Amino acid sequence: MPELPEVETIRNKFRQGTDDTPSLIGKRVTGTELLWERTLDTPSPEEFSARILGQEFTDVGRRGKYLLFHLQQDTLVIHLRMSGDLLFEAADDPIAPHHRLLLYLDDEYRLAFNDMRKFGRVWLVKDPQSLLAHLGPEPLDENLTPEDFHQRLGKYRRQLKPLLLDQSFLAGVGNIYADEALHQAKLHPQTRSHTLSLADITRLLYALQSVLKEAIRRQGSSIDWVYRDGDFQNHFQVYQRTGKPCYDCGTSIERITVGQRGTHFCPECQPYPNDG
DNA sequence: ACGAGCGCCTGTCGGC
DNA sequence: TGCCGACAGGCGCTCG
Repeated sequence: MPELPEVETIRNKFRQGTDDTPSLIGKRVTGTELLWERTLDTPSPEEFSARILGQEFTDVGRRGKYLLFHLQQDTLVIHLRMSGDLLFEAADDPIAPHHRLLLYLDDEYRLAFNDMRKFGRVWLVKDPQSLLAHLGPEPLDENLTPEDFHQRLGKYRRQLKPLLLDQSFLAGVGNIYADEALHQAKLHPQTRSHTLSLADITRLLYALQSVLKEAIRRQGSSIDWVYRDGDFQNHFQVYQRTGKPCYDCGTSIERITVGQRGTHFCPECQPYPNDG
């Protein structure tokens, strides 16, 4: 579920702290509890516990949708997938449903990885580069120019929507923000990537960046019961607005399936290109 | 090269 | 009321 803006919001929460959550930086891991074995990808549970105990958090980063919790000797890498969340709790709070991994901190607090659908994964590695090597550029990297984007897009003859969701093409965009950015750029989700003009591509890159920045500013999107603090769900133009009028032209928003993902768009503002 | 199908999981919602 | 399918923010795999 969480995409770049939600992951960035969580990263900021644990790096800087909030009104009710202290920063993780400087806290020491004093205990671990693995409640669902498959949540831990690497290394074995025994080695994980032995290696992480005693280490202090030194920084919290993000690459694409991966959270990077830097420790003194290792990096704890977490991917939240569809339903993962991270919670800062008192060490003696009752263990909530769907908690999968607990890290006790200085015997006073704990960091809880909660993940209803169990798709999320955790790694403890010396160097996260090997895990992240497959990722494409960060969409908010200011060095990513429309010309770069043009060149990357031209290498494929793929539908735009699945291409934007491909993390090796661009890191961090998921189903919500792909639909929102394509609407802002006035591009049909099934447009073939190699048919776009430089003007189209410039508009698409700008739309991706402005949608992601605005979502980060609003602390992400809160759907269901996760990420309650986010506000961006109140500003969706197309996502989950099937049958409702487009704010720009009044036409009913349509929902189709593209690359096996629900896809929302305005058939008037985002017409299917004539050449397919 | 590209996309469909499926597996991994649990939960909610709408239709009958 | 209960059952059943569709769907959900992700991604890795196989198969044409």
